[in-house]
Parts: sequence; C-alpha cells; structure tokens
Amino acid sequence: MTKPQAYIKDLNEFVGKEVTLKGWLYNKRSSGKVKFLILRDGTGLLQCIVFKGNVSEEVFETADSLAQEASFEVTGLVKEEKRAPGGFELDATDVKLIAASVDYPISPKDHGIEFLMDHRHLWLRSKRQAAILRIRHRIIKAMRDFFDDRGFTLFDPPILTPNACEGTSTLFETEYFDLGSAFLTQSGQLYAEAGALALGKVYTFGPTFRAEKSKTRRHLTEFWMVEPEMAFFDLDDDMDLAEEFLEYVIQTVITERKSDLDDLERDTTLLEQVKRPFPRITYEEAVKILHEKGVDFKYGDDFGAADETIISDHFQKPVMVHRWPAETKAFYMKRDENNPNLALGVDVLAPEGYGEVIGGSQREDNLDLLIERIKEHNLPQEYFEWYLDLRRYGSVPHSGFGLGLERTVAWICGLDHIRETIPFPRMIYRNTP
RNA sequence: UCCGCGAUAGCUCAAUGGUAGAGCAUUCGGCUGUUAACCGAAGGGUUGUAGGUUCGAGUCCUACUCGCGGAGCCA
Repeated sequence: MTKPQAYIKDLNEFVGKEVTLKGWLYNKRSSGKVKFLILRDGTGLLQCIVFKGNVSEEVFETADSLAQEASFEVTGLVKEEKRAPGGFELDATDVKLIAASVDYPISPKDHGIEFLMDHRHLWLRSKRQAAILRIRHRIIKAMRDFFDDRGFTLFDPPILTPNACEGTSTLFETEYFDLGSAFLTQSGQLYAEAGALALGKVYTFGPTFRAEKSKTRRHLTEFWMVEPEMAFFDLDDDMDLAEEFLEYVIQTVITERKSDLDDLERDTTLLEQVKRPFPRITYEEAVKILHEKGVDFKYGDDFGAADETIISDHFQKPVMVHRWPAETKAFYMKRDENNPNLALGVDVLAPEGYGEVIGGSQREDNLDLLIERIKEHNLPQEYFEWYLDLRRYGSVPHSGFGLGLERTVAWICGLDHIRETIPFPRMIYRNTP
C-alpha cells in the first residue's frame, strides 16, 4: 500500500491513534534535540515533532536532513495540541525520505511577482495559492450544481470558430487546413442560443480567448466563462436568474470554504450580504449617480473601471444596470419596445471595486431586425446564416448571460489581481510556464 | 497602443560620482516547544544590454530589452 493512511484535513478522526502520512516538507524548525517538521499533504499543514529520545539515531538524522519541499512519509501519534495551528500535532516515531529537494527556489521570505510567476508551477504549493485553487474549485462546483439542479443541460460550444462571435474583439487566429482561418472563441453564446432552442435551458462552461492587449488587474487572454441561455426568458427573468445564481454561489462558497477564506484573511462581511433582491437601475439612473458624485461623464459612453466602482460603492451589493444605449452594445441584443434607442442588456457590477462580473441580455428574436443589425455592424451575413435560422424556424423570446469565472474568484477571495485565480494565467506578456 | 515606475548575490532590498552591503536561502556549528524560530561562522557579484560624459559610473546622459502599475477594450 503506497497511499497514505490519512490526510491532514481528516486528522480529528485519528486522535490518539498512530498513522502514517505522506507529503512534502513545508518548513522546518529545530531546537537542538527536537525537530519541528511542517508536513504539507495537499489538504493542509501539520506540525510533526521529532524528539531525539523518541526515535532512532537514523530517523533523527533523516529528519535533520530534510530540505524544503523534500517528499517524505512520517508515522506517529496524533495529538490535540492548542499551540499548533490547526489544533493537531503528530508525535513522530518514524520518518522516511521519499525524494530529496535541492535548493528549492521559493524561500519563506518575500518574493517579487515576476519571480513567483516564473515559478508558478512551484508557487502553487504555497498555502495561499492552494487555498485560492480550492475555492475556485468550489465555486465551479456550486455553479454547475445550481444549473444542474434547475433543469439546465450542459452544452459545450466549439472552441475553434469560423467568425468573430460579436465582431468587436480581437481574436487569436490560426490556420485551419484548406478552409482558411479559424479563431479561438471569445464566447459560446451564439451556439448556446441554438442549444436553448433545442433543449430549453442550457449552460456552457469553458475557456474563452481574447487577443486584446489589455494590461490590467482584471484581464487574462485565456479565461473561463459560464453562460446560461434560456428559451422564453425575457430580460426580467434573466435578471431574476442572475441574482439567484450569484446568491447561491457566494453563500455556498463562504460557508463551505470558510477555513480557506480565513487563510486568505478575507473579510466576508460584504459577501454575506449578497442576498436577493439586488438593486436594479437603468443605465440612465447610473449616469445620474455619477453626475451627482461630480463625475464628468457623457451619456452614451460605456462605464470605465473607476465609474463602475463609484456606482457599486453606492449600494454595497451587486447592482444590476440595465437598458443601455444600443450603439455601445452587441448586434444581437433586443431593443426596448418603449425606447428603440435602448438595448435590453444588463451588466452586474460586483461590490468592492471588482467591476463587471456578469453581462447579459434578451436576444433579438425578429429575423428582419437581426439582419438589419448585422448590416449596421458590417458583419458578414453569410457566417450568420445558421444563427438566422434560429429566427426562421420557430423563433422565441430568449435571454442569457455570461459570467467571468476568474473575476468571480478574485472577488470572493478578495484578491487584488486576477492572475492568482487560475493555475497558469495567460497574459499579454506571459504564456509560460 | 498610450502614460508612469523599475532592473544590484538564488530571492527581497540598501549603497552623496570615490574599496558593492544586509536579511532570507545554502553549507557548518549551538540550543528538548519552535511558530516566516533564534544565536555564531562560511561560501556566494561582468550592478539588464549597448554606447557616451568623467581622473573615476551601481549612481549622470542616450538608445534598446524585459518587467510592474494604470488607461483604453472587455468578462
């Protein structure tokens, strides 16, 4: 048997028993005839005590020789111990080296971001990065559970696409055999619409790509998006779903991953308040808020990062901004029947300066109007014929939204940069390791 | 693409234009309860690249490279 008898997270079930654990040396302290080995096993950290009088000379030498991140197994008695972080300790009776680690580059003191990103494959072993990745995993599970439990079908759109989905962003381009160029998808939405008209309620969950030369703390070139799309949903139904979704995900994660959030020293006071209903304001009302705060903002422009922060700080909860000037929005958005200059789109702005985490809309379901929009945006109609078919054969009102996973992880974890939210971030000046 | 800042030991950072230093990491020694342990010692440098000013450049000037922060674009 090579797998460990127990994992650190389950040690409360082993108090008073002798177990063998396996992992890596996180840190080591010593005081003459006693060694303190900090074991890391992927589920937590555990201090293992090696007293010279309790073990053989050989075992004590082995404990002494372990370097940072050496892999080893340790056998001993599990004890409750108030002085130890986590509340448990292991009184070691045996220590065996599995494999050495020579000159591990990431020492316990400070490091710069460039060095850490160069060693991202090793940085992931740190307590902080492991906590973030466990939270990311729990967020993804909560999202899938939410849709799975509400009659949605997972619908995987293609990643290689023949055209720009929205015609606005710069995309990564690649040769595709004899068929010319293909592009890495920037959104699965148009395909999800086909899914919604086939299956009723679907969601996509996968990577998306933007070749924009964005250089900010909120952008990656490769990021994950979850995009529900629902037949017979109007914009209000869409907003109802978005706020129920955010409430479920956040309340689940702050309950289930509390210890990881504590390790990140995340103050969850504002996250606990993320409960329905969220404020819903029109674009026009949002502009009014900016003007009242003395911001020089022109009606019709899109909000910048600073503007979003001012609007969300006004509420201390996620705020839904709907009914935008149509010129700034994508071609597929339906117009407001009461004012055709407005698009039935909604952006959800997260509090604490995290900005837009959700963008959604009711889609244009009228064939003639959609063709008109494609022409207005100078898009090649031949690429959209399949999309227009969705309006030719039993068109229905439908809506959906897209949520940026990494921005949500950054928000929940309270991170100041999106690059720590994904194992190997892809940014404008970095595609390694 | 634009604006701003930066690059010195493996890492994080010091160093009036005048002999390049500290902490961590590594190696050796000490300590039976340490919490980024502590105490003592040792090894470790083409100061990002190229050029210029000067008796003398890590320091001043020019260009370039790379990185960081922000803007725009967006999730």
